[in-house]
Amino acid sequence: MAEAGAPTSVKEFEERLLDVSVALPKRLKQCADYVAANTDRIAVSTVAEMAEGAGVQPSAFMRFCQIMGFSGYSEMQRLFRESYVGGWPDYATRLDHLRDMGEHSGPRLLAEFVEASRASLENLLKSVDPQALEDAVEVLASASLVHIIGLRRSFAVASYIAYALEKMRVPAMLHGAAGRLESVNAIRPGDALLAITFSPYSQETLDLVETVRAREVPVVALTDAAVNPLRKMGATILAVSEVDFGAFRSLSATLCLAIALSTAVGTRRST
Amino acid sequence: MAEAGAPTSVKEFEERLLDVSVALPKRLKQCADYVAANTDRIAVSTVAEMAEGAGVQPSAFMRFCQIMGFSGYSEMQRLFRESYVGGWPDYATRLDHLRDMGEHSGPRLLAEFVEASRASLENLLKSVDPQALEDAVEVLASASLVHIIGLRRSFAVASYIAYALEKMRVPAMLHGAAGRLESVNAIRPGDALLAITFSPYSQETLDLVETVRAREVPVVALTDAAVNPLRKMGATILAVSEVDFGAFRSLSATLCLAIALSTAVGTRRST
DNA sequence: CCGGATTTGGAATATATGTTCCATTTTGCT
DNA sequence: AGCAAAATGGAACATATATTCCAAATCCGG
Repeated sequence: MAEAGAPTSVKEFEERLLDVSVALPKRLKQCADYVAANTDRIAVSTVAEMAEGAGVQPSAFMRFCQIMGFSGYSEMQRLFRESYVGGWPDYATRLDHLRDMGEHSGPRLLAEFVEASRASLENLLKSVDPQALEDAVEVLASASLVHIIGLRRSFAVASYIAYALEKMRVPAMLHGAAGRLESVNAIRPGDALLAITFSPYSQETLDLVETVRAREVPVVALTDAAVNPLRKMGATILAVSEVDFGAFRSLSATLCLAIALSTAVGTRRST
Repeated sequence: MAEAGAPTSVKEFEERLLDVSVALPKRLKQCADYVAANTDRIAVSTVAEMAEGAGVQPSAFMRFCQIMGFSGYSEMQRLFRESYVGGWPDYATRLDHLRDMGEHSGPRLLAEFVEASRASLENLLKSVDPQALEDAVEVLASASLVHIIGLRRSFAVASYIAYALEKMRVPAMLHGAAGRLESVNAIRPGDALLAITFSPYSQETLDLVETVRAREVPVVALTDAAVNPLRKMGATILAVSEVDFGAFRSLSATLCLAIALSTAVGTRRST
């Protein structure tokens, strides 16, 4: 019957499936075959659906789950559901917890942030629309001057982009750096604006985007995936969903996108 | 409230989400934002899980589904389960896919930088000496004022740390921000300096460290692993080896360490 | 072809999950 | 400040789904 340990990864699951299915009675073999061909459906289907697909009774499918080493279908399904969301247990709350627990040692926090950053990076590939990225590169590369705005928590990103563009000889101007100086009038037709803002969105940034849009200047926005005002303003949206808690945001994914964008603009321009 | 037709595709769903979420009360807005950032989870999560993720009650999330035009969560979930097709490609496949795009396209570069960042993060835990990190936290937390210096490519990191410390009410001062203004005299006994610099090290930063060390002010340095002048100056070294890609350094690992450090200092101080 | 062991189908049951309702709180208005 | 309308939380309820159980069917070695 079912051996001790249940598979803990999709890979293990598939190995076990092979092992097990050499000597299986008719109905259970049907289950094994159907599962092998439709592994991914497990995450979103009910036992009844899987059973029907395999052409067996739910109870037969149930037995199949147990032979695979799980206690039942639910446990088996959990494996696939978790692997689907790329497993990012809620880091925000986990970090909050850490704070409450008095577990403040530097190394411990570092480990948590590394994990959170890794998750954010994986997520980055999902949340950024490749087409939007191409568009953004096109818009920025063909601008005669790139204006960059990012305040508060986003200032770090803005300033890094400004640095990178400068290094690549792309004409760029960082706004909001010098003592809250407004430089709206420096933005002229033929230019483009790169706005960086995350919830809670700073009003100054939103205002600038609006003003600039009214003048038909194209806007690229580096922002979060949440429904935010920028979406309504006709900007090219590059969405990053980053783990953040309280005042903090592990900017790793954002920075990564920022550099990719800058580099792409730089190379596009010089060719 | 809910208008007639429910969305029949993910695209329609997203449009509706935007329409709807302009005027939404607090809790429902939370739902909308969480859903926008985690659309793919709907297929494999229960209302309870979604509600928890959004930080609301299940009943609130239920209302959200109805506002979106569905009869309830089950109906909304069906939409995503059906469009789940063969499951989204996992991280590795996604990366490969992006890589296959044109040589210098934005998505291609993004894939490369994500890979570089991921590698850097993995190194980070190895390259940072836990003891040094603890020491650094101690030094910064017990300083009456934390001075931060980081120029050129390191300025982004410096400004982010300054922002984070400020948010946590740790007295901090960012040097070099306002028009190359020197503020050496602001550094007094009892303070500490946090210097951020990577090869090629900027002379101004090195000079400042030297000056300050002469006055017995402790220095924490966020720098690369290479043998560098700072090691000779009796600073507490936090080494980050960032994987370079082309001319640019993905700052992901550095930022990650920066945040962990800031958070640790902030919490240490407040206890 | 017989008898024991194995496998199967389907109904009965237990559990998890979705959904609704209403008392309480918050918001917005005059 | 006082009121009405809207929003919210949480418990009660309904439904869907997983799981178990056992009698009937099937298989297999003599």
